[in-house]
Amino acid sequence: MSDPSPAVARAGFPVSRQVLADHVYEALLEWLMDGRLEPGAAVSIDGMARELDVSPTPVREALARLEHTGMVRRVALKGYRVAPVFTREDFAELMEARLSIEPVNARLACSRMTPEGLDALKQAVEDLKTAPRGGTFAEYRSYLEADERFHQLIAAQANNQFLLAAYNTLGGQIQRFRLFGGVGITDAEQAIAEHQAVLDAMTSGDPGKAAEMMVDHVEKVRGRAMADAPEE
Amino acid sequence: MSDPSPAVARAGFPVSRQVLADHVYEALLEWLMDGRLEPGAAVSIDGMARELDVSPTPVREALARLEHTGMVRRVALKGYRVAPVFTREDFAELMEARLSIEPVNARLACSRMTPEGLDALKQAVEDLKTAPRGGTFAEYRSYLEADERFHQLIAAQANNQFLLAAYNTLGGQIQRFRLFGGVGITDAEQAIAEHQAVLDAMTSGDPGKAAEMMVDHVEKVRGRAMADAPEE
DNA sequence: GAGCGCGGATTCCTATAGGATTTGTGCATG
DNA sequence: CATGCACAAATCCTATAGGAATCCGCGCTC
Repeated sequence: MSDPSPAVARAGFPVSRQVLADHVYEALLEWLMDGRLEPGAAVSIDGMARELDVSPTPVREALARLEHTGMVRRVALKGYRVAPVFTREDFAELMEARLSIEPVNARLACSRMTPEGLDALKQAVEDLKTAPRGGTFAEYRSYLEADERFHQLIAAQANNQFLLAAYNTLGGQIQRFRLFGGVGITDAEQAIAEHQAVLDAMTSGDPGKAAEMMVDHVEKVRGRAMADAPEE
Repeated sequence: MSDPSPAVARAGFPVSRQVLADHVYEALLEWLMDGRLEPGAAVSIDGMARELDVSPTPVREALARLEHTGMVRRVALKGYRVAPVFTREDFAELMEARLSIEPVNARLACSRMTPEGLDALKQAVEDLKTAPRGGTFAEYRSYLEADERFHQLIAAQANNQFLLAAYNTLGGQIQRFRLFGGVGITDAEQAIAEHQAVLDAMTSGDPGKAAEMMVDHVEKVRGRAMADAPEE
């Protein structure tokens, strides 16, 4: 225990209501999303416990939750591993799933959009445009974050807990692919334009158009990624 | 430890490769699906450990996995509870999500169907027709099981790991609703006919028709449930 | 009678210990 | 050289202990 204030924020305000397992979960998730843990790497329970200076118990609990997201995989008595790199087929399946869910989200989000939601979407697209796109991860990290946020916001605005949960499961995988898909950010201009097209449809309140633009976007993402990384 | 052979099947064959947490997970899932744990009921970690005669550690791990399925909910420092009863709005959202995902699954499953898969589907519909539909849960349990199996098989035949995962998350909720939706099995004849229609489209190899019939089925399920339980 | 404070019991949470299993290494053998 | 085996280290898995938080019933006060 190095942290002297486990659950108490300033002035005795227990606003946190978080236990160690929650912190471990978030730390691991961040490491996975950041690429600090590479695909296929072993995630030792005891090792992580030492690393984070906690006991193995909360680490075990956090990993059990993570397993269900597909970010890590478990083999009984052998431990956890970061999910392996996407194959070409995995990627195709992921895009197929996105094409099934995201246009529906876009359609619903458009018809149920709140002014605050629309503002947040505009902000996300704005962040995409202004984000640095350098070669190192630290540079284009904010770009990836804004990309993910755009799609996440649409899923949230669809106002359906089950569709949101379904998207979130995909979202983690999408983010993972963005990191380890091999290519950096080579299609920013086109991707931004496609995001803008979705946003425009949302702004004009045309659900059908929003769905159509989302289909267009995902299909083009698929096309570009398939062209960029043709090797198996 | 009452079980003398934890992971060793006959003749020293460790085929099981299951640890205690896996068994606890399955036991809890079965209890949830069976309705033995009612919505809103507290699921005490220590209590479950006593009940199953294991230590709290594997129970904690199993519950952490279950939380992500939406079957139980956790509040830090307060414990787990079975997810509350579906409200009318929850149900509407669930059906909206099904309408987004299941027709896609049906379409893909139809175009990728294997002979074995088709046989399994036929068996499921056959089981639906012959299952007893008495008033007690023990009686119509096999009916619910066959219903769930039919949809699950289609999701599996769609041959897309992400869509399957998305459906499985829904599937648990659907099953939970079937149990606690208030009404018993009052629509068996119509539901069976709708399932048969989907199966027929699959057999004839018409993906568009399969998707259409699935839309029809889910919409009618929604209609009947909304009519049966109009009270909020 | 209603509201409030205060133990006691219950439960959650984390750490630790030790048994069981897997993994890696070195050495002997064919 | 390849193969198999023994042994050691690392890791997973489960049980247990004890601190911390929550819940519950009781008595007190207003």
